Amino acid sequence: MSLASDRTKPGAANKPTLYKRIRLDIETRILTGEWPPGHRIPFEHQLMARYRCSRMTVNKALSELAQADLIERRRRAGTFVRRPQHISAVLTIADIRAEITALGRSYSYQLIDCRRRTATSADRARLGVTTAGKVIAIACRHSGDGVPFAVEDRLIDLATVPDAATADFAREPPGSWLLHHVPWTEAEHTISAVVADDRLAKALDIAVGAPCLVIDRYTWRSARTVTAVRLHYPGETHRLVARFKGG
Amino acid sequence: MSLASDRTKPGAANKPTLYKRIRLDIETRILTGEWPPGHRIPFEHQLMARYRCSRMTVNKALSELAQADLIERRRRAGTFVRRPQHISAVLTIADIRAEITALGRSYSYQLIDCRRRTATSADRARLGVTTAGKVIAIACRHSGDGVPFAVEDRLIDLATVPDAATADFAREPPGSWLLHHVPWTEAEHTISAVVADDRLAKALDIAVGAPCLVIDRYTWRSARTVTAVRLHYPGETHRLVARFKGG
DNA sequence: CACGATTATATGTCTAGACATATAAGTCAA
DNA sequence: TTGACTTATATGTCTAGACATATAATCGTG
Repeated sequence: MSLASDRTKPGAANKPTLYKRIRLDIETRILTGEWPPGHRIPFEHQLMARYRCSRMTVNKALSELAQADLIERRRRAGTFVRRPQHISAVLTIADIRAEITALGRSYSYQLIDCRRRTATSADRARLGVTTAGKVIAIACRHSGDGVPFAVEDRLIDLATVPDAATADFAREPPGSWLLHHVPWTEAEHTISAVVADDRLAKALDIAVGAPCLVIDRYTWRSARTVTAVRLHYPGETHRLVARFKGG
Repeated sequence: MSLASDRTKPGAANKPTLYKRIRLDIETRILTGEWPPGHRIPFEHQLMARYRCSRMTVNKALSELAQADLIERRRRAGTFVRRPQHISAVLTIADIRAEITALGRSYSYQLIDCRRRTATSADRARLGVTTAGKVIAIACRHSGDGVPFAVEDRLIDLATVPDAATADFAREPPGSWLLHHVPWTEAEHTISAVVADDRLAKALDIAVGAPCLVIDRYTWRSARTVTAVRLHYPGETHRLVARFKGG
């Protein structure tokens, strides 16, 4: 409390700007529990008085907190601390090469299979398209220090990404190529677990029956499917880490 | 292009406000690829002219896009479209009861074991604390329509959450109790895969050797550990879905 | 040419107002 | 009591300015 305004002296070493200090003050009170969920935050005109600033400055602080879902603003009623609505986390699924090099290992990549074909009914179901256009089907493997890290099965819709026809996926992994050539607007990840069958066990160099983490990713570009990819990771060694998101 | 200003007629059916339209216009151009990564966005004064509005209005639109990491703003240089930095997704890990009822199943809950004890060295390692305070160790199971959905192993640090000592975890699941009683500031989720051993197979009513998805969640409240929980899901039926996050 | 000083400029923050709009709360009649 | 109407009020958006600040670009000098 009461670290209010010293900003009237403009020459001071005012590192953080005023609206950021207001935002941090409120955020701190919420996160420490001093202002619990449902609590009504002081009105804008009260904060104006407390911090001796204009309404726009207070409003900027509150707008950012609202955008971050920490507070909820209702006309005429006021501004309220939101209750922890759902536990969500930002799961960063990095480019696999980046993931491996971040672990300090040397990255290598093997193309197992790459073929261009007219979409089979299975392909169409996987990509969520109805017409039988051309697709590229790729199987490849990513390794760190020579140890298999993940195997990838990918389908690329050539109707959405015609340039992919000319890409050299023996040289560049398809995920990396797509990341640099195709902007995407939406993605969905599904995470599940399986046990390794013969083929998977051989590709990952693990025992048959060992657990594997599976990530299915579908990527769209404004309602058009770009690619569908399934990644298999050895489940006992690999971990997906998702951090943060207070609420 | 050129859907600029009709906002000068204030009585019109101007559903979206001007700054939101500016934001959407720019966002659209970025996501469609019309303005690729690295492209310099028109200066604020150019946008002012295009939309016939004041600089603050343009600035509000650009600030929000910058907050969402879609653009990068550099003094004197201008504003630029960010390149797709990393593939991230918001993984929503709902309260398990909510998750089950959302699937249209009836939720039930069984407390398997609940004991209060002085932290063992294993407990201390798991909670990341050095002193041997009191903890509560809980094992329980969540079911949907009577079918096991997940088993939970949890440790609560009573030094951080003294109130937990008086909670009735036979009646209310600990996750739900904590969600409603303890604000948290940080969490870390780790996802991996295992195969079911005897105990797990029995608890989840699946075969020994079947794949299971494991979620470890650690929750802190400003640098103090609140709880550590491990959830096991049957891996072939359960799916974690993470959506969105364009970039 | 290299390097330090100067200048121009785009963004960052802020003000003191204004009108718009949704809505909680109060008022009044059936 | 209930429903319809009115009013007060907090937020939502916007303006036309202002000064601050970081820095790209230019200029000048050794």
